[in-house]
Amino acid sequence: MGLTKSEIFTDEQNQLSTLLKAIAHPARIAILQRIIISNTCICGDLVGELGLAQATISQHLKELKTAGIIQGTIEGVSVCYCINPKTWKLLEDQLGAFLGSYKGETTCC
Amino acid sequence: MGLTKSEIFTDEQNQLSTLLKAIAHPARIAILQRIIISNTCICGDLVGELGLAQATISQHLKELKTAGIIQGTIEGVSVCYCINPKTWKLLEDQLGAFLGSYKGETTCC
DNA sequence: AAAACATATCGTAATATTGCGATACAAACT
DNA sequence: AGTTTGTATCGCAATATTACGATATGTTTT
Repeated sequence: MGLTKSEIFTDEQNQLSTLLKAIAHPARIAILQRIIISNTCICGDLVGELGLAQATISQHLKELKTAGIIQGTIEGVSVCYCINPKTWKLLEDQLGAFLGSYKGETTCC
Repeated sequence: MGLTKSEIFTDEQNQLSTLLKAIAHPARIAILQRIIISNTCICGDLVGELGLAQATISQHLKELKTAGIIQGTIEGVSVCYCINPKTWKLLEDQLGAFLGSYKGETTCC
């Protein structure tokens, strides 16, 4: 056992959970915030700014890249990462629809 | 190691990632959708509707409850779960601020 | 009190995640 | 060619997650 039974869920549910999982880590949130703030695509100076080892940062970047949330291009010696606008919009839309489907009125429990 | 170094991140980053983690599973997304649709708080008929064992559903409900996303009150024999409006709003706000901080224009990579 | 029902918890197995040192790669200088 | 620099990958250890059967708990109904 120990493995998510994705067959029994809809594609939308699986896709959304995959995107959320990619973002659901403080280091990856921090990384994304850095990328957004320095709109001049930053690269591996994250290693200095966050308190994590280079291997760890690289791994987090890879996960964000695999999920399609960021994209990277080789920029000389270093690598330039930035947000993938398409996926970001997809996430905003899917999540907006999900969160917005709850209209808080009905007092129940 | 294998344990998240939450000390090096801000409270906001940790809080958001905790909430996201709670939601980042297809079963829990499905559970939340059911709860939202049947605004008459559903309980354990989830077990019939999703293809997961009772123990598994109960565990997912517990995780959502621990994260503060849902709340449950004993309703006779069964338990009535519903969204916790406060946490839901918090999630909407925090996530909106985070996702909205990226204005997709700047073409970079 | 006993039976029936709904949930929760325990224990366990399989798998995934997190973090890092060590090492491999690749591009740009000297 | 060799060195430096930035990044990726490998291998590992510690911990977390997912799923479920079995069992416990608690609340109604008989």
